[in-house]
Amino acid sequence: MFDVTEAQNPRSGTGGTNLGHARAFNRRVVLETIRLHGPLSRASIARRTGLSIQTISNIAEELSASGLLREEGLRPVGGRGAPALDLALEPNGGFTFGISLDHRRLVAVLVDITGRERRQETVDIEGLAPDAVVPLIVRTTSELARRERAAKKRLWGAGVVMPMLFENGHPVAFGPTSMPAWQDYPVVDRLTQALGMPVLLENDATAAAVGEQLYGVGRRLKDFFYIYIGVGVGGGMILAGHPYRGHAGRAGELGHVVVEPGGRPCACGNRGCLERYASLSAAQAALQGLPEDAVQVDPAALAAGAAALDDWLDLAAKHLRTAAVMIANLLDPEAIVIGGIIPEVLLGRLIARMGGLENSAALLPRALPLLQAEIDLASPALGGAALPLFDGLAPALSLLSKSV
Amino acid sequence: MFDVTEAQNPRSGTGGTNLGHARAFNRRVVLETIRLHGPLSRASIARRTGLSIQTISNIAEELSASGLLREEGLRPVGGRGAPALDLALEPNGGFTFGISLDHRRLVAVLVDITGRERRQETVDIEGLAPDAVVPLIVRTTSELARRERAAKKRLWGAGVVMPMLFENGHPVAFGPTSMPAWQDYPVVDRLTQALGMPVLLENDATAAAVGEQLYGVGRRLKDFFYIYIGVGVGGGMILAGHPYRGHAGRAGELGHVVVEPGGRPCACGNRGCLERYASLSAAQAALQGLPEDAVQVDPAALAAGAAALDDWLDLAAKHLRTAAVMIANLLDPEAIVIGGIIPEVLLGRLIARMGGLENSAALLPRALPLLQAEIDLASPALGGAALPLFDGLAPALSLLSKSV
DNA sequence: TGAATAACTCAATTTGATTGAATAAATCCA
DNA sequence: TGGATTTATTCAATCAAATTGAGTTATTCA
Repeated sequence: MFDVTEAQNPRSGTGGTNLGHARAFNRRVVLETIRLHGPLSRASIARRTGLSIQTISNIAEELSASGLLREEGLRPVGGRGAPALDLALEPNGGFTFGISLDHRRLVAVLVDITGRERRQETVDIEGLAPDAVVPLIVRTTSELARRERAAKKRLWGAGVVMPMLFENGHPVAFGPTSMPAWQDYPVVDRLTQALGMPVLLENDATAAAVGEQLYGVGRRLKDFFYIYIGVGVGGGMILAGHPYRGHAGRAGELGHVVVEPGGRPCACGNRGCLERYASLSAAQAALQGLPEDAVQVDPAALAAGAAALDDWLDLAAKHLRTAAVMIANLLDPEAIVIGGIIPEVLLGRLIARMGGLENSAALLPRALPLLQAEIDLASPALGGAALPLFDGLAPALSLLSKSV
Repeated sequence: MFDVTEAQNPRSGTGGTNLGHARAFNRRVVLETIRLHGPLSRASIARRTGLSIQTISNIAEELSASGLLREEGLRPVGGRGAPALDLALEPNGGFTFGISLDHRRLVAVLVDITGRERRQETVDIEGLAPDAVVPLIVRTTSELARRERAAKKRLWGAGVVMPMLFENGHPVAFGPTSMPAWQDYPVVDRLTQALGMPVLLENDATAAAVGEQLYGVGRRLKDFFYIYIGVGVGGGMILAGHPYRGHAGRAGELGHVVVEPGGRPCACGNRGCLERYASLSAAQAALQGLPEDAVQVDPAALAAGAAALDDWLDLAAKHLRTAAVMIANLLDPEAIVIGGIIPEVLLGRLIARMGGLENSAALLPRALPLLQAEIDLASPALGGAALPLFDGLAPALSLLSKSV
């Protein structure tokens, strides 16, 4: 007899699997293998995945029919034997939108399944209420799709990035926020409705980490932590190849880790939070007297404040180092990646000043690589576009489990 | 044509899946469902797993035939309909060994698949070289199995726990260790050979976390961090239902997180490491003049040192709190579990003094539960026994991927 | 007492991976 | 140059495992 507890128990979510699930999973495995290792022959994919050639052939036919793969023509194989018929991702096979929102503007990008940015659009939204921004997003994205001739059914979804934290699909803020109107606004619901496609909401740091995982340094890493330097400081992590968000979507919140007990007061109520030292807003504060946004957009102003900036870099690097050691001790990642909306020159100098992490933690017998992000996040929207792409391409275990 | 890079690329490890894998996975799903939710009818398992009744019936028959399940007799169902025939784990269906090693003794336990400790044995190994200990382990475990009439083929494996860190199956130490002879000794190789069954090597903290996950508070949690208070301080974590060990097996190394910059010097070279405040060795140090091991075994001595102990508790609680906040910010777990080889009375007092974690991190709008471990780790061996059990029972994604 | 409901099994069906045979295209070597 | 060998691929047949449908049994409800 049915009893309600069966459906509710969260840990009973161990659903079984069946043939259909296996097929869905294998499709992803094939796509992922091609995505990561370039054009490949059926035989090569079979060897790499452990599946039989025939299975690959069947899946490839299916994927070609649905426009995700194309044959690249014959490539002479190294040794004897017939030439290989390479399979490659068909760039026009699928698209995702990346949307970044901050208090002054909306950036929308259209990205194809190979990860290439195809088109970008920026709209000023300063002072607009969320309900007024939603139609702008709809208009902007459909214009992007129209100009790129991306058919509706080829649109996999949209990833929305905001410099906030979330709960159940709407932003929540702690302490002061630059986007008070968005607090508790049901972003996911409204946009899913308005766009008619899956919408994923994520903070800038995690989105950037997913972006790196798909197309940047992360391709070669299974576990890494991404330190995101923006207006504040955030963090995102990829563990075992998948983004880890924690129990309530707040994992990686580096900004309010205390790096200097009793240090600068923070809006959160504590003192000495990393955010008060290593963020762009901290850099801005160090450059007193210079115009707002000098750090981000004004090289001349930067040069003018060289000494102050130098001091900031030193202090920021020192505290980032403390945070990195903490991360190393707690998570033991393969590498720490640093990026964000900070200009590349500044980022490079910052990383250089952090130095190696060889001997920082007595526990680490090896050096923990400190890598500069490869994906340029001039707009965090690029990271957003990676979210639905990851969801649609990655062979996730959840695919194999029935949802019960 | 085959090229070597195919087999080597670590990220190409995205193997496909097939029918056999699916079956293996579903077997685990059934076992896990029964393990977590007690005796269940076939129909109920079907509902919980999303599989058809017939499939459950087939798998149940297979599992009964191999002695892992048994029918518990008819149980009248709540409403109408035929009574259910409950299925339960057969305790004698499988056994694992848990072995804990420290510098003075070896504890071996025999645990059955329901998680019940069936037999325990302690052997003095003070001063013995590893090569002399291995035969002792073999003799002790085979004696345990003999007395419990556990057939060889019912032995799933052994989980070995040592208060160290590991690399490729052998212990490595940083700084001084109480077990210098074990440094770099190929524990896994030698024991696998000697015991003739799978051997898993793990540090005390992760083993404890896995134990809690299988049979303690962890049953209700998907993500938690286990703070292990032993001679030092360690940490283990369960993320998304699975132990996370980091890139080199060092995730969770709380002991050398700095909680008091410039504080007490630590053997690791830094200052202010958590281990110097919140460990049993720190407690011991606080109880100067009392016999060694007073904290662990001597209630009378404990009472005698009440004031000193009180001071220790206050300081340890304060610094553990700092570490907990750090963990909360970085990992956002569902709960933090505290346990270890610390006596239960002390543990309770310590947790009480840590207080709630409601407002500690400005980021946390909810209280982060601070739970006392349920599994009493008088011997960490119990955690060790959980390791092969988890490996043999948990529906892991790796089961579904071909190893390529 | 019969209708409804639930648990379970047997038999047939379906899906998708694997295996085996066949074909084609290239290289190697006598 | 031409046959042997190797490799890539497809077609057809086989196999394994989940699902579906029919039938049986046991219980409750009216």
